[in-house]
Amino acid sequence: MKSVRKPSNQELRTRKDLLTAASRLMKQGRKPTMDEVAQEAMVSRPTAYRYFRSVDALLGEAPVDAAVVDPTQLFANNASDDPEARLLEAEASMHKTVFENEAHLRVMLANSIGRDLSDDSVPARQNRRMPLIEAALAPARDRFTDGDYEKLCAALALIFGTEAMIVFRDVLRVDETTAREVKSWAVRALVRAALR
Amino acid sequence: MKSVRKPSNQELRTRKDLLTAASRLMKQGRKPTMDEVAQEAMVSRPTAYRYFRSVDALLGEAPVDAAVVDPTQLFANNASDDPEARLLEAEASMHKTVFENEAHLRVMLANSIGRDLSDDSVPARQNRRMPLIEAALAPARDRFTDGDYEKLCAALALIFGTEAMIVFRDVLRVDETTAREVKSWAVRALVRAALR
DNA sequence: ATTGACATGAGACATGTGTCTCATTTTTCT
DNA sequence: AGAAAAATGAGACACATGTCTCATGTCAAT
Repeated sequence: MKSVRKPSNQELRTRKDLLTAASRLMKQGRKPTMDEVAQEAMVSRPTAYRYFRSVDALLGEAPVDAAVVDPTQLFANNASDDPEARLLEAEASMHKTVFENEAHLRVMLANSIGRDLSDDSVPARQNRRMPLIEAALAPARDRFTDGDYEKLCAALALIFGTEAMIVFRDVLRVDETTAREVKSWAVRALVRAALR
Repeated sequence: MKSVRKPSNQELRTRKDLLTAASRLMKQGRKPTMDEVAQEAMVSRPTAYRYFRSVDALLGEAPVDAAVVDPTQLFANNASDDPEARLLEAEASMHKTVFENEAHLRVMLANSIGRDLSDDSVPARQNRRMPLIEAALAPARDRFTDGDYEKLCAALALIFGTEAMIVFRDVLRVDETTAREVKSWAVRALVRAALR
């Protein structure tokens, strides 16, 4: 049993400074050096390595500024219970933040994909899209069978995230408006299929 | 106008040796060093850099062994004109090669995503999935409006490729069988929606 | 066979990563 | 305030990337 020491205020501050410094530098769309992040955070390089075991780990935890909207907040003033309408709204919000933070998200995604499978130096990827999808579907949850609900959620996850943006940009090479249209169309098609 | 010299046989051989050496090493799921690739190809490191401007460029061009099936070959003995049946077959084939070459494809995808937008050191990503999708839809092409056809193709591209595998594995953390079921379900839903 | 063109190899260099040691500061506790 | 504990900084290290220079090999044509 490993005893977990409570981090001191100083440690928490240093850690936070490193993360925000990394965020600031990543907004330029370039993968910053550990030295650059350390300098930006006014900290020495060894100290940076004391808090994060690699640049990738640090960059992987650096927060995206325009974080995904809080689901409860997004649907607070939207009285509709229609899953289609709610999903389209969620998708619009997600689409906006993904395309606005393309450079930052590219760096993070590249780091999380490229790791060796047995490499725990980069923290497990967190899933911001499922809470959003589930919140959008919540009012109509009982209109789906369990099986359909699971499949719908998973299929929507393919469409909502950064990976879809990569496909549109790098593989399909279409503009953002087209991407938006395709995603809306697909969301509608999927939710209708799940509703029978 | 830059004059283009025809590469000598020796040059073609060296280039090919480097690529196949990279492929061999990448099958281990590890991103090999330029030194390792050079040694495996029995070539010095500077020579490797004479043919590829970076490890990423070399790795990005290294062929995936089980390349995507040739569309014409896949549908040769399948007399069905039903777009749904053909798409499901294409998806099955794509799914197999993607999941069998997961490690290799992860390296390639990470390299192509992470590059700076103005960086041409990594060759532009090639699109192997659209020919497959279009071949699957070809017999029924006139059953779709132009708009629906475009949207269907783009939406299917989100489901067919390596990126979807990443979502299933890293974000959803589901097994391959589940991934397969979700993809089949989504393909059916989308093609039916496009058919009205 | 000899020459000239060209592919290659040996090795050095500048930079980034990640780790280490040791000295110095800063915090914390008494 | 003074001592113990802990965080930090300075600087070195081994290794990978990517770029040089220069010497050597190899091929083709006369």
